[in-house]
Amino acid sequence: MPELPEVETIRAQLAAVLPGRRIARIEIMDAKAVEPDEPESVRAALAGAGIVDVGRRGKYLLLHLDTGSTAIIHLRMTGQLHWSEAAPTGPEEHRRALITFEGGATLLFCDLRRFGRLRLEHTVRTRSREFWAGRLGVEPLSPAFTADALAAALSRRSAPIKAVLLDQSTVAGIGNIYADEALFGAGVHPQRPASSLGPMEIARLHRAIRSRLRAAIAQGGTSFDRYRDTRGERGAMQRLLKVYGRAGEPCTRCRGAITKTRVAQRGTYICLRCQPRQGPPC
DNA sequence: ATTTTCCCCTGCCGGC
DNA sequence: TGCCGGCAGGGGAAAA
Repeated sequence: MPELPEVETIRAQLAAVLPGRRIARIEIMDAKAVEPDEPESVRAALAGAGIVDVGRRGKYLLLHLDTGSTAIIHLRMTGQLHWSEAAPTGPEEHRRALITFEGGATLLFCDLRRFGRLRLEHTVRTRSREFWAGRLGVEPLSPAFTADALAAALSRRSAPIKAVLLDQSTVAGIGNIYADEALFGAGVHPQRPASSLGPMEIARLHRAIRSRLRAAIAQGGTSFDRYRDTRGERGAMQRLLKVYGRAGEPCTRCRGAITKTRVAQRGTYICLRCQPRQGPPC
């Protein structure tokens, strides 16, 4: 499930090959993949457009075009982008859209679950802060994401801390895997009300979010399930995960058993000894 | 305003 | 063996 580190891995790979290329045409095999726009208008808008640069905001991948428009891609759970200097090399199944560049290179969008979306924003505003305001919160790896900023965001929320971390309007880019990993790293139980965390816990959580996301980017993301990069390669972060997907295994820190539960309607992995439900005594 | 629930979609897996 | 319910989960809409 592509979260920030996986989308960032894809962004970096595409940023190395796409700028300066010009789109020849796009073939849309699944009309749902380009909602809410009509496939015909998407085809017309993309044909002939040049790629200026490749950006990312939260889990959104941004292809900035020289027409002023931006192609916004969200892979959701099972979306994949396969790059090839020639004809597509990705899987034959679940193909949703195919972008062909002048010269013959291709970018293939595959998506088993059909939740992923490609849409066009016909303005340059996607580069601006205002466009995302209210929908996406701070970038966790940006200088703006400080412990104080996290504390301010958590102070007015009574929902479980894990639900708040998954809320993209608070911090952008954290999904189920890295929420569990960050909370374990901080020693915080996911069910704790966000506003109940103390300054020390918030500081640990802030540090854990950044370090886990950075480690995951360095590993090329987590391929726990279907995630693949633009070359079809798996990430390596899954072997470094401390709790996610490890129910029944011993905790690396205390040797106690990792348990699986349900928080905010999501499968949730915790070490009850390292992440006490009650929090610190004071 | 905030929080929770439901829904979308397909493949996989355990139970009977 | 085969059917079936449940689960997986990002995000947006709807409901509470």
